[in-house]
Amino acid sequence: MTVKLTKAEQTRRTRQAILERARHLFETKGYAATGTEEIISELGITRGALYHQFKDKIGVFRAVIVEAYGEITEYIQTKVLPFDDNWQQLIIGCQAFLEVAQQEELRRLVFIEAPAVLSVDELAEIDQPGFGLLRESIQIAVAEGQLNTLDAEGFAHLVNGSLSALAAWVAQSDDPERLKTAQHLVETLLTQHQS
Amino acid sequence: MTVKLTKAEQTRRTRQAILERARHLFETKGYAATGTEEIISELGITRGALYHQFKDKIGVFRAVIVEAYGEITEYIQTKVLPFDDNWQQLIIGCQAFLEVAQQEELRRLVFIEAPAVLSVDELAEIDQPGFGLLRESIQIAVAEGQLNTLDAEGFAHLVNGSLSALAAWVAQSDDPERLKTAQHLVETLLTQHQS
DNA sequence: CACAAAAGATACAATCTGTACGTATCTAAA
DNA sequence: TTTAGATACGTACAGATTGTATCTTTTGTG
Repeated sequence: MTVKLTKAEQTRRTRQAILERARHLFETKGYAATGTEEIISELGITRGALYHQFKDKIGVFRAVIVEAYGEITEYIQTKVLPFDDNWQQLIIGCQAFLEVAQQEELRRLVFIEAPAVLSVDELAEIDQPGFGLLRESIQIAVAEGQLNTLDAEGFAHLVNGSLSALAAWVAQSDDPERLKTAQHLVETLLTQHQS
Repeated sequence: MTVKLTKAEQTRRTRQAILERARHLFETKGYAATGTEEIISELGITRGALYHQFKDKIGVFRAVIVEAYGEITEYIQTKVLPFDDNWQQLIIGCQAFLEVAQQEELRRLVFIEAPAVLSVDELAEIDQPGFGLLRESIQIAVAEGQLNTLDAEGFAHLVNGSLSALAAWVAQSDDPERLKTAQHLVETLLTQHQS
């Protein structure tokens, strides 16, 4: 006999289970190679349930991506929180990004799959909290006269791009020193633009 | 009556036609949304011909990507050639990259589709000539004592990431000044690391 | 208790990819 | 020149996969 569950609770559990399994598959096999059947098998439900909870396969993916981006932003936030100087926060935040981005599952989701599956606008919206953090910090640094750049917005993109590339570079090696090297490189990048 | 063609010539024409049409579709609709049927329709051949010339759909895509990467590298090469000073070549080369990357079709292929469809290793191999150019130039600059960095290889990745992000940033706006701003930002990035 | 609404199951239509096999044309050797 | 083989391509089909329409069951509520 099935245990009696409130509707809301039932929905919560189903979605949770789908997202967990889907995330693992998207991380390891990618979006295209993951079938909806594969997602729900072993969950004790059918594809019908999946399509009841999500509009389509992309809907599942979107939810997974929102979750992943959230984790990254959250990690950086906690690392940055102890510091009250914006300039320090900026450096620490960038270095923290390089740390989280060492999880290859996260990298694949965020840098490979998401851009291919979701539209640019949609992705920008999801990334807003994360990139927003970086941009604001840079703008403050410019306003405080700490950072010297022709264009704060553009520089934010430059730094963001550097971080993505460095994260991939660090990951493609098994040298444990690379992370520190990369972190040093970003710090240098920032301090070299210091007023 | 069909004109008599040599086998080699026939193959050349068929592959050429497929690649042209496929590239246009991959550029505008993306790899996943493009069907093999769609590629060959209007070409006067069937999918059988496509599967005879290419192992599979990915095979077609790979050929398109190799072509696209080649164009980018070639453009940069011609822009850089007139200069004989490595440091100048480095700066000019980076700025030239930002110019070619303004073609949104190229950007989609190279930054969005390719990473999602091809494996990391495969992509690295295709990108070798392009990224190799950048890396070598940076290594020379370090050797010449022009560039100051903790790790030449890592710095090359940092610059490469900056370029990708800036290219996307420039493109997402219709302000014609952004390209110049971005080019200025990379130049600053480099000169700030000058010894 | 009855009825509306939500969760989920089932069956099916519509695609799309890759492959097996058949056919015609070109090439090369005897 | 004849002929065997290779090559280019067409055709038909199997297999997989997504999304939807429809039905069933369970929960919430007046």
